[in-house]
Amino acid sequence: PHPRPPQPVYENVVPPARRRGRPKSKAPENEQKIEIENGQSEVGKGEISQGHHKESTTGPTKGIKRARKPHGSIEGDAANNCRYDSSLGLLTKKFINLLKGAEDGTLDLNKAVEILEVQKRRIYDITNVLEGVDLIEKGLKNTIRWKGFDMLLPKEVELQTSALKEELDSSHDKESRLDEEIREAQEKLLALKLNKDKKKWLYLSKEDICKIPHLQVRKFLASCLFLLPVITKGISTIAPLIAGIHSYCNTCSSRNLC
Amino acid sequence: PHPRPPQPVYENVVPPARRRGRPKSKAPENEQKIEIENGQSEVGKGEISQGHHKESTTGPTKGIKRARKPHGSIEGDAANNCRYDSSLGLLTKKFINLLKGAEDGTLDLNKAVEILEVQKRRIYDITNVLEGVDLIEKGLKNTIRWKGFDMLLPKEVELQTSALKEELDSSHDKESRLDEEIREAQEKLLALKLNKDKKKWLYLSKEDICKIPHLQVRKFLASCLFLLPVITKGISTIAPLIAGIHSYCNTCSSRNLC
DNA sequence: ACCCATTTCGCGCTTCCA
DNA sequence: TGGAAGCGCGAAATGGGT
Repeated sequence: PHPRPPQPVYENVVPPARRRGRPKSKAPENEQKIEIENGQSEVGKGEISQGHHKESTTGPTKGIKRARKPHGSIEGDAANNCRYDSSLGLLTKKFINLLKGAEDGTLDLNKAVEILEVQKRRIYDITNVLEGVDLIEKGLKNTIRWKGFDMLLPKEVELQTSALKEELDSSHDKESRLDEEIREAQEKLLALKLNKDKKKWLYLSKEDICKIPHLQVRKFLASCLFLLPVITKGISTIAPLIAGIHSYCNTCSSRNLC
Repeated sequence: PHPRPPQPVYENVVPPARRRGRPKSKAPENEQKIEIENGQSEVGKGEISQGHHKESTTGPTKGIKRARKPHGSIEGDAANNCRYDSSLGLLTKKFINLLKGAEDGTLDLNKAVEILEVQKRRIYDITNVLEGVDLIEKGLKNTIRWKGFDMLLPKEVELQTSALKEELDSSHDKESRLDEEIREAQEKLLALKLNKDKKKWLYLSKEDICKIPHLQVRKFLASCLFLLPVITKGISTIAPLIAGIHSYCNTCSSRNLC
């Protein structure tokens, strides 16, 4: 299925039994260098305009991505600039995002490959590192699971934590506000009580009563001594009333009714 | 559906004189050297003999060929190297460890290269990903700094977070307890008020008063009509008192004192 | 223009699974 | 046992100095 572009056709094979690279190793005995000079041998490969079918997971996926970043790049404005955003760092972010998207924290790597439009190989680079840091866990076949709970982006934890702290604070002062209210309510209750107690003194004295002329009335009022605190209805203070009674008593007294 | 080219049998192919991967380039001009190491390249943990010359940084470092991963491998338990530990996942762990070691969280990548005995290239794989996840931050030249605080261990964050949540909870129900207290206090206040209102009806009627024999007393009591709600002192209900007054009135009445 | 740290990219081997 | 998954590895491209 996958056309695999022009495939250059190697014309050089290196004698087996040996690897290449590796200049500095410490075991120099027996190493040979073969220098190969190449002339032009152009790489076929022109442009790979393949409209990437989703096929092959591992194989070469897209060919290109960013347009060449020709030096000048007249337009050079928007954030499309080369190299920078093209890889791992950014890819990792995208990957993480994908991962956050999928609830149950499981992600299918092939899906990721499709969505992110990258070679599977790159995904492995990411998953390997993330696994090394225990943020991820390899699931069966082609999938990984997000471990390491929420704590992912420090930013997020920070946000979450500070949100929690804020709520705590608000709860705390809501609490103290309530404390205040309670205090006030109890104060009112006390004041009410005191008020009642004060009125206790607004009564007729024994002498006052004695000034009342008729015996029965005196007796009656005496029994009314129990009626101590008096509450008025419509009249804000009882003082005038008491005064009235005193006045009455005096009248009786002056008329010798006692 | 991955075609994956028929990979000829050749066991060692070297894209000769031409870059193999990287098809894109257009400038194949210069020559390249290919050093071939032959022999067995032993598994043993090559020494990093890079005693001098900075060369090492980028260049190929170790060459480790993994030992065969023999099927059975009786002991097959402990550190059976093979491919497994040779890479990224493990390397990442080691790297993180190094990072945790260095206080001030800064690590020199070249140091890491030496210590971990790996190619710089591998370190980049790690730093790129970690940076993508915001656990790391690139410092100037060859260094990175550990960001993302302690939160690395999910355990810790979890603990901190749950502690916070617990406090929040306790605050919340402390609050609701206070709410309850307030409610009760207000209830009491209301009850007190209602109580007062009820007592409003415990008064002597106009007729009651008219039954009182003597004019002055009648006048006096009439003026006392204002004293409507009556509060008792020591006596829980005023009913008996009212009854007493009625009784008194009746007595007067029966004696024709009216 | 050259140096070099960094990063891109993908070949080909290893390992897994049906 | 064959194909797919997984990934070591390093050449080469890139871009920032200077």
